[in-house]
Amino acid sequence: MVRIPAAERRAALIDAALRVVSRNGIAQATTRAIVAEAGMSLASFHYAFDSRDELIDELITTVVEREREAVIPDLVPGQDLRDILEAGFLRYLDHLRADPEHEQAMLELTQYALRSPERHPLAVRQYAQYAELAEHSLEIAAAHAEVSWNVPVEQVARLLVAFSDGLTLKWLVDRDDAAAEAVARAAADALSRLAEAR
Amino acid sequence: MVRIPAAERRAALIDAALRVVSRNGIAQATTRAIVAEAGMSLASFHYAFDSRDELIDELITTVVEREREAVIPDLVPGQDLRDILEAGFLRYLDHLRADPEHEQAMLELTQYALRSPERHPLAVRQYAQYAELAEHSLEIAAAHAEVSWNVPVEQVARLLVAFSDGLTLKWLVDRDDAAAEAVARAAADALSRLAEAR
DNA sequence: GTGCGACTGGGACGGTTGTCCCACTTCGTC
DNA sequence: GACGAAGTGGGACAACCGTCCCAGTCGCAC
Repeated sequence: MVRIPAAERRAALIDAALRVVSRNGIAQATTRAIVAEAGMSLASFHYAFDSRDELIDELITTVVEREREAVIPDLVPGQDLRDILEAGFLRYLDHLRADPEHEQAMLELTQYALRSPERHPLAVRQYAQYAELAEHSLEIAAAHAEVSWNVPVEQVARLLVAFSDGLTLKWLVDRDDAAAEAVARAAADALSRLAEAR
Repeated sequence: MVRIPAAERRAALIDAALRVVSRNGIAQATTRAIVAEAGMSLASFHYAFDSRDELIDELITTVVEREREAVIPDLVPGQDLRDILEAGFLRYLDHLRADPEHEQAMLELTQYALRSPERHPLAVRQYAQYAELAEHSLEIAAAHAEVSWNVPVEQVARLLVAFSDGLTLKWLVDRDDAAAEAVARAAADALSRLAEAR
């Protein structure tokens, strides 16, 4: 019998829950499945968390927090805006391909949050964070390419997020790498035309 | 006791199931909830369908089929491409606002299909249909505006679908009409720049 | 080393789920 | 009007769910 403080157990359970959701979907993320994944007994679950709902809430919060360390563009001198955006999209695609189940889990968690009024704010926060991240990246990109957006950058950011979501969904469905890359290039092309030399 | 042939019951149950999924999510679409929504007894369910899975499969197929009658652009003389695309996006937004739960249900059904290998093809078909529809609309739009795409139209179509999905997800989360409209306009702007006068 | 609070294991609870069974009623056909 | 097939109702089943309880065990402060 290994004794683990409750705080550590919470973290371990959240990690286990994310693995279960990624692998089998949120519907299969039962207390028993999570506990088995974490190698604990059922009692430990309700010692660390009041309820499954509390675990799921923390899971969403945690996972959104982690998303911060995301796809900040890495910049190569001489690239124009289209190149930078394209590189960004392609790197995101790599990230998606490397761990598709994680992105699928994120989508499922969002949908799940949307279904209950108390959890809805978690989804809102998630998207606010995405937008903020995108905005920051777009500003860096424009500065580096020495251009300026002729549409408010928040709107370009929302466009970027919307497009990334759509791309994710589409790739998860058809797993067509070539198509996804082509579309990413087209998106970079289209977005880059919303800026002009300053 | 009203006697209804099995075929009609199947249709009625599918309709009821769609209402339940829209209102409460797929997780709540239990045999009992569906049967209650349809005003039948539990036995009628398993008289019409072998299993709940069979019902869900038929539900996805049905709902994808209906999507055909979708957002074909209505054209006003003198509009340029950007105007047509913008009008299309805004009309889709109206459609989304009018019945958000339906689009949310569609997303949930897609995710659900993605989770089992046997159902995966249903999701693929769904997206193939979206792409086909978008391609058709884009060709009409370009012809009407007397321009031609300088990116293959299938790619513009995939881009359009991705934008629409992302837009849907984002609006479902924050329900921010103004933001969605602004993004729709920006998207129309960006997409229209992928074509030029022929 | 003693005591107390933190942690554990296993079993049990009531509720819900998908599915099934069987006696029954209605309908169309002859 | 008899009859078989089609359709119905209600209750039952085992499996699973989230949660709870409780007797027990460990670690740590004193």
